[in-house]
Amino acid sequence: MDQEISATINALLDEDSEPPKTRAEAAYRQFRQDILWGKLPPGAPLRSDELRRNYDIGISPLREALSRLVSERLVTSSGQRGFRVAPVTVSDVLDTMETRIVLECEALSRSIQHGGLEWETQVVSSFHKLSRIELPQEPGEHAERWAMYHRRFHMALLAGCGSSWLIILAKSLFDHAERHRLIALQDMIDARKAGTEHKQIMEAALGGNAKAAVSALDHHYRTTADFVVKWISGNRDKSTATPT
Amino acid sequence: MDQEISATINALLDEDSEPPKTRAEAAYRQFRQDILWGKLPPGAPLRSDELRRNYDIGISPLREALSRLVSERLVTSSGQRGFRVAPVTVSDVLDTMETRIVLECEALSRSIQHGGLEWETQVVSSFHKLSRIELPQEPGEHAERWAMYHRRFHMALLAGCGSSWLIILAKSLFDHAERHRLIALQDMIDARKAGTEHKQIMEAALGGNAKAAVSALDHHYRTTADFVVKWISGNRDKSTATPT
DNA sequence: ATAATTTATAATTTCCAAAATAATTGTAAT
DNA sequence: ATTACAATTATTTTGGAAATTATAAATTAT
Repeated sequence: MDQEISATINALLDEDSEPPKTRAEAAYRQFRQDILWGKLPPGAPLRSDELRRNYDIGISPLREALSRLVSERLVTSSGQRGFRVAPVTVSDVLDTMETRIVLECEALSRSIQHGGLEWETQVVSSFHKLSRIELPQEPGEHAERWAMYHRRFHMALLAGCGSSWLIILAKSLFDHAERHRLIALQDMIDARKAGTEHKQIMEAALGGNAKAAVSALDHHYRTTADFVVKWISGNRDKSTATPT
Repeated sequence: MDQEISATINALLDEDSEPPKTRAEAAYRQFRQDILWGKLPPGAPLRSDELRRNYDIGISPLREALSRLVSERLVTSSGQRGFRVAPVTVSDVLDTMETRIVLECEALSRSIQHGGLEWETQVVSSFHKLSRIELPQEPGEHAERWAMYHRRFHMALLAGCGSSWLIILAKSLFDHAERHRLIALQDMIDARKAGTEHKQIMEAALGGNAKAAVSALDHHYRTTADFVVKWISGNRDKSTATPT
């Protein structure tokens, strides 16, 4: 059981750490990263030739990478009119948050119920790493490392749930929410607030108090989404609304 | 609001009814269908040239279609060793069921809460259609139509929930479960076919047709072995950890 | 002047052949 | 007999050219 959880966590988090085996895989990761971090902004057209030059890659792996991202809802493809970065609307942000809470609360409850020692250890260690890295004040390498530890902590909370579907879907929604957050925020969330929230989640989780843990996780995501929504609402003209 | 739900249902269910705009899109739907209906069995290798001939299509749209299916967990792609139809394990089946229940129960609750008249109407009409079509006894066109009405009914139940994430994820999991059901059905048919095989062997043997009898016996054992191999590979999820 | 139609241009999509990698076979050595 | 290694074969992966389709510009008609 412990082995399983450890393997699950690694399969989830270290999948990107080992080098890509194909160019399509590399392109997929790069595009994904660039979309998540707003380098490719919502609604931006993804023209073959342009990308082919910028990313130094052929057309075939390029289109394969984009095709994968279509299924993940990070890219849209309409008819024969090419690919675009998926737009972000307020209802997207809210829907992502709500669905994320449904999935993660279920997963967290199950982790608490039958996570075991290895799960607890992973939660503690990933929390420790996260708490020891200071919150980034500006985008850059440090911000990316913080984001990695942040994701590891949240994924560790879920890794003991025993459901690969829950984990994979939660991971996908986490990434979407990360995109929303990074689009909205130039600076990161308030350090003290996020720090204490993480600690509260962990303590409730390890204390076996499922109700409190779920409540803390819920609150954590809601406040983040509120922040993003406010930002989008304030910059509605800039963000790309989908013209039907 | 009513318009919204109607639009949501149509976007979900009629997306496949309108003709595909590109070859990649057509291939995607075809592969999806063939995987769901067990024509491409779990674990089957998906070799470029072979598929290219069978489906009369070029390599590029072929690979794009498979790439999309990778993100949907219906196809696996390892390193430079090509694509395979995703295997099905017992824990997959259980996990799909459990996760489906989480998502669909949430969506159904929300639909009930604020679905409104249009939602109710869709539920009633889709149920009526389903109840008026008799249950299929064997694969074929009729079975496909029944499956369509079946899916429409279940999707109608969720369509009033107001969350595109919930709907899309539920749809995806519904398809996975459909695959599991049809694979089991296929096994049942194989089992029934075995009954006729015995008869064929006996008749060929008693008729003095050695060549036919030997051929029938050979075929019988081979298909039986295939069946067992499939079953074993489908049940070795918990027992064996994949050697790295 | 506006709408409709044609032409020209730009982009996407597809086919195909070359390159890169894995799997297989054959051979020699321990 | 088994392993190690080389050569061959098969398959995947990739890049770019050709074909298809959409978009923009130009032309004509009303």
